[in-house]
Amino acid sequence: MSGFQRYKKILDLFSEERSSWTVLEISKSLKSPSSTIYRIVREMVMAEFLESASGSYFRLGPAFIKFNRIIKFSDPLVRAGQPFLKKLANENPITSVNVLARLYGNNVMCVADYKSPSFKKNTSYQRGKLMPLIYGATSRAIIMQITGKRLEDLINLENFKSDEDKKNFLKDLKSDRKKGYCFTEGQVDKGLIGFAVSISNKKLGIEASLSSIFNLDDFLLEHEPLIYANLTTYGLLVEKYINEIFEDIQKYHHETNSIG
Amino acid sequence: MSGFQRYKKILDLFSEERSSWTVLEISKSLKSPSSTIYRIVREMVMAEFLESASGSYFRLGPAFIKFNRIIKFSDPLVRAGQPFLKKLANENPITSVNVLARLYGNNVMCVADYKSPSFKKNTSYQRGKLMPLIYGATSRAIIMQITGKRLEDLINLENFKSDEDKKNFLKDLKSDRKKGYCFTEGQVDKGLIGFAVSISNKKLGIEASLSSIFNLDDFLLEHEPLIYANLTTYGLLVEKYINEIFEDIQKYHHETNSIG
DNA sequence: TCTATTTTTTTTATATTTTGAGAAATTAAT
DNA sequence: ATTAATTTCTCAAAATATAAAAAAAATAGA
Repeated sequence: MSGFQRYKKILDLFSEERSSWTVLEISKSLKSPSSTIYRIVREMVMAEFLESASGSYFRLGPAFIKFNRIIKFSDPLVRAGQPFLKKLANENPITSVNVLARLYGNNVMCVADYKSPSFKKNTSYQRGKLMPLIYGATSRAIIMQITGKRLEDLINLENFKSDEDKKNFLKDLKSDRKKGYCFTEGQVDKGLIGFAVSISNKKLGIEASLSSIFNLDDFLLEHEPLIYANLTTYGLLVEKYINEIFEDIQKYHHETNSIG
Repeated sequence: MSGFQRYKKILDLFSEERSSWTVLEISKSLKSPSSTIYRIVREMVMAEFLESASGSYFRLGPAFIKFNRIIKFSDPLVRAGQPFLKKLANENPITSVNVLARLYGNNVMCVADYKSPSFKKNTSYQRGKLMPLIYGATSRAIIMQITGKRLEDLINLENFKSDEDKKNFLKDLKSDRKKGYCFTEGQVDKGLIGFAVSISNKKLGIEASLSSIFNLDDFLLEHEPLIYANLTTYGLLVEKYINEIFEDIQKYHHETNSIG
C-alpha cells in the first residue's frame, strides 16, 4: 500500500451502513499493524478527513462537507442545472423526481436531485449515490453520447446476463441516440419509469443527463408529449448555462493569470 | 511536504472562487516541480479526489460527493437533527433560518440548515461553511458548553479587538451558560438576529448547537417566549434522538463484532 | 481513589517510497 | 506538418514509512 492508496483504503471502509471504525478494526480489516494505522489515522484527523468519536471510534471528517460545498457551488453542471430541477418538477404533468447525473469512472453519479413534495416513493437517485451504468433512462442518456472504443471499454466492464442482452442493449442505445431521448420502465426501481435526455459539454468534459422519474401508476400516455417537451427544453437550457459558466471561468482564469 | 499533507495542500487550493487549477499553476503555487505534481495529481484523479476538466484544468472529484453523502446519512447529529429543522421553522412565529452547527477544530461548521421559503435575505449559515468561533449565537451556544483548559486554548487562538473585549466575551459566555440559551444581534450578518441552544452528547463527542435566525425587522419582543420554547423543546428532542442513534450504533457494532 | 485495561504515542533500524531533473512521448493547436 | 503544450517516464539520491516493542496516556472498573 503506497501513495494516496494508503489513505484511500481507510476512507473506503466507511459507508452508510458502517460509519465508525476503531483503529484496531481498521488494522484487522486492512491486515496492517495497528501502530501504522494509528499514525495514518492521526494524520487524517489532523487534516480533518477523519474525526474521532466516542469509544475510540473514528468517523469521516468535516473536510468532506467543506469540499462538497465547494463542488456544489462551483461545479458547472450543478451550478447550471440545479436551479432548473424544481421548475422542471413543477411543469411536469404528474409528480416526479428530477435528476442531474453524470459519468464518473465506470458509474453514473447523481449530482443533484429535486423531488416533488407530493412524490411518495423513495427512488435510488439521490445526490452522491452511484448508479449502474446500464440500467435506467438516467444512465442510458449518458452512455448513449459515448461512442467508439470508449463505449466498448465501458460496456466490457459490465456483466450482462447474456450476449443477447448485450446486443439488445447496444441496439436500444443506437435507436435512443437517434431519437434523442430515453425511456425505461422499472430497471432501477420497481413501479417507477424514467425519461431522460443527454447533457454534454465537450470543452468541460461533461457527459451527463437530465431525467424525470415518475410513478408508473400515475402515468398516462397523454402525458408523454409534455414530459419530452420539458426535458428537451430544460436540457438545452442547462447546456446553454453550462456554456456561459464555461466562458465565465475562462475569463476569470485569463484575468488572474495575466495579473499574477 | 510529506504524508497526507502532500495531498491536502493540493486540495486546499480549490475554493469556491477558484475551482479549477492546472498542474503548472499548482506547481507554481506550491513551489514544487511539475513532474512531482503531475504524479500526485494523477494518483488523486485515479482515487476520484480530483477529476480532469477541459484545457488541462483539474477540479475536485466525485469522491467528495460520495463521502459527503455517507456523512449526511450516517452522522448522528445530522441524522437526529435534520428532520426537525423544517418543523422548527414552521412553528417559529416569524420566518427563519434554522441551523445545526458543530465544533470542528477551531471553527464552527454548519452541518444542516433549513430556510423558510419566504425568508428572503441570504445568511452566512449554509451547510459546509466554516463560521467564526466567537461571533453569533450559533457559535456561542457551542462554545459555552466548553470549559477549563480546552476553552482557554480555543479562545487564545482568536483575535479579540482588546483584552476588554475578551473579558466581556467570557462574562457573556458565563451568563449565557446559566440561562441555557444565547441571543446575538448582527454579529455575523447585518440586520439578522440569532437565538441558539446547546446540543451535546459526551459519548459521541458532539459539541453542537441548534439555532434560529430571524430578520431584525420582523422581530417583536412578544415573539421571544415562543422562540425560546421551540428551541428548547427541539434541542432536547434532538439530544434524545442522538442518544437513540448512539444506542443503535453500539448495538450494531456489538453484533458485527461478535459475528465477525 | 487506585488498579487494570485499553488506546495512543514514541522509538528504533531497516525497507520502501518519494523526489525531481531532464528526456521522451503524447496530445492539442496552428 | 510543424510547433507548442501537456503528460509520462527514468533513475539515483534523499526522504519517509514501516513495524515491533516499549512507554505513556487515557479510560474504565472496583
